[in-house]
Amino acid sequence: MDIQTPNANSGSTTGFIVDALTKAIVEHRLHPGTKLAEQKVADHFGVSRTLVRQALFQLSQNRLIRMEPARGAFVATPSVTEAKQVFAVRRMLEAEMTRAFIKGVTPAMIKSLKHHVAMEKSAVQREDVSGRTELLGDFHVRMAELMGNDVLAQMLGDLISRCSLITLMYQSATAAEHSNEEHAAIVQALATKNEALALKLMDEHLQHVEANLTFDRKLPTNDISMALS
Amino acid sequence: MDIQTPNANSGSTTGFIVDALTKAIVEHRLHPGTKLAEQKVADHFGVSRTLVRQALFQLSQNRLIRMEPARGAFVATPSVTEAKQVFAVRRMLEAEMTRAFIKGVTPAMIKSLKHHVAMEKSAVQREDVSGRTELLGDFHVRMAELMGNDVLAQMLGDLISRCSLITLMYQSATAAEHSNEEHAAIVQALATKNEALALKLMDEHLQHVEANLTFDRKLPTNDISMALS
DNA sequence: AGAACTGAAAGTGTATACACTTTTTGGATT
DNA sequence: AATCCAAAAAGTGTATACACTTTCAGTTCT
Repeated sequence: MDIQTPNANSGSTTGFIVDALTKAIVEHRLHPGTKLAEQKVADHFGVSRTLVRQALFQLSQNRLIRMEPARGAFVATPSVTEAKQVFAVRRMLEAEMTRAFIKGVTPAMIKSLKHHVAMEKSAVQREDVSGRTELLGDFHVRMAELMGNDVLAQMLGDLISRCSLITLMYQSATAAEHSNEEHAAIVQALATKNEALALKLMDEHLQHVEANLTFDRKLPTNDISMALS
Repeated sequence: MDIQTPNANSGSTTGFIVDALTKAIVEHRLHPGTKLAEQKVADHFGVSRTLVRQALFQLSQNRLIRMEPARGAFVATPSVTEAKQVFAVRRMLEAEMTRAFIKGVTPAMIKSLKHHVAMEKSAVQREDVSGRTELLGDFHVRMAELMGNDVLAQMLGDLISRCSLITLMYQSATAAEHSNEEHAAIVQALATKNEALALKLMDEHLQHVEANLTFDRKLPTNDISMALS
């Protein structure tokens, strides 16, 4: 069992910077709206602006930052309507995924999901905030992977990281525990091939996650070095 | 009514290059496997390698090209299994989209779709290969846009351009005409809010498109300037 | 005091330079 | 003739330089 790096980009230098910034944004050390000045970031990582620019471009395509021409890069501040749209797409995609999953389910797949849910539970119990948020999102990606559809898995991963700025940031401990229990219930429905139940549980689960969003606006950090520690 | 640029990237210089290369790849002037040497592309556009690199990075994230470390960028050669996965995701997403569309359908939306189908038909009739392939793909994106979900629209756009390398490249004139007729039938089902029929037609339509794929392997172009004309 | 200007400072956008890697080429060897 | 090797050519990866834009502070004017 290998520990999965955030995006498996860590091979190249640029990828390393992308991962580090992604982690900092998702873990809320860099607040929405914070400006990411190229030279400051470059100094922090000890590289030239060239590599930082590449990383920032990549992040802007992931919608984690927003780039304004001649003004620079800022940590994204996703709007409420965008968040709702992302969740609408997730509901669509995951409803169909659940149907397809049940059609081809095997005991091994169920076992793998159960194992994942157990890891989630452990992370929730030891209050590992960063770990639990990652694992809770990965549950859905794992389902796609188990179906053998990498394209679907990657697409769900993108969607999840895209709303992670919203969900993960504002997800409370009780909400996390709740999610974990819902995942367990979904796995149970999948195991018994109860399609109607699985669909209902999945839909409710996504609605709960969405309902738990709170749209507090926090102030930007201006000390990048500190945020990246 | 404004003509839509390929990806609306044309604002920046980099975006212009991305669009030009995307068009060349999708229209099959640059064959899968062709190497895109940075300096050659730069010379052709009259810019420095810096901008070309940015463009290539962006294209690699769209999966239109593949970048190998220290070896360069090559036009992507998507595998058959990847194509099947992309289509599986499209079927999932568009099935749910069709359901949602019918729930909120208005006469104006139907009118807009009918207009789109008419434009498709005209492109098919005058054998405008480049125009018809773009329009046929855009039908699905337009549905998402009409629903007011930009995230969904963009995601479908990505998926479609991702399999465009396969579908559009190998789609024959008769297949294009067929697609156009199926679109018209789908619109009709949507107009009468016949969900079951619309779902059936959409699913069959996507299966037809997928079935029409032929996996000839063409040889790479080595004259980039000529391909970009 | 507050609004409008001006010049310096900071920052982005693009080009170029240079180190290092891969590919090619032209023998030399078997 | 085919294989192997080495040096040159081509190409990628990163840093730096410089022009142009935005931002901001200090100053002047009303």
